Amino acid sequence: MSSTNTYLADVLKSMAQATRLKIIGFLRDGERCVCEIFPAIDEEQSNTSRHLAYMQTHGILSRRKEGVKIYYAVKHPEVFEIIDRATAIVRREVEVRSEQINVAERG
Amino acid sequence: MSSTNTYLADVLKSMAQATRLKIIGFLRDGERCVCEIFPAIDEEQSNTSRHLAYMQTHGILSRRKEGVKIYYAVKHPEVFEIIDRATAIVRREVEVRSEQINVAERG
DNA sequence: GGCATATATGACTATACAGTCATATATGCC
DNA sequence: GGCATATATGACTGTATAGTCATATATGCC
Repeated sequence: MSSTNTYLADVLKSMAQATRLKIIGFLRDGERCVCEIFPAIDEEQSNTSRHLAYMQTHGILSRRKEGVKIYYAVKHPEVFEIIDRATAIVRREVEVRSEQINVAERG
Repeated sequence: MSSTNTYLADVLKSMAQATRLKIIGFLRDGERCVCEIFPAIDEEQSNTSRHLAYMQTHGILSRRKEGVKIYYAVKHPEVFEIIDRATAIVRREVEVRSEQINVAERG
């Protein structure tokens, strides 16, 4: 189904961005509030807030209010599994490409 | 590392798009040429070609020339694993949301 | 060479998104 | 109420991307 692909694309898009990957990486250790997240990833508060809202809207983060603070957490373990597998792909690709460069340098 | 996140984002972006997901889905059965792919997914030849080039450049598809035909294939099994896990997330989210709608309807 | 088929690409439009700055809103505390 | 802290959002700019149409390029065959 095409509509399924749209949702699927949305979920993947929620991870397919460098700043969001930084956030997700920081959330590996569990729930954190915005005030902890944005200094940790070295991004503007407003930008961080937008990305958090984006990921929450697309269903990969949970959001919990406690007083003034808002705590976000990664909602599905699959998120980390996906990133780990994508990391494996990147590693393999980097390997192959550096080998190609070596071959090219040797002539 | 931030540069790692950029590559990681690129790999994930290569899957995070409805048309590309259709292509990848069709390539589950193995290598296919462009002339088989674009009618199967019901997209323009030019658009399909662009997406194939995009995915190949970003390292998730392989490309093989045989006469006039160009055969593409998914290069890493992790691509399918990633999509399966993202699908699991979507299913769970759809479930939760439809439950919320039911609760809301009951008042 | 000339033609048919397969694939890629230039040029364009429309849209989405990231990031920034300034500001609004919400909560807790005095 | 007034103030400080935490978070969200409006408005904007710049950039990337999807899709389309027309056309270029490559290959095989006659």
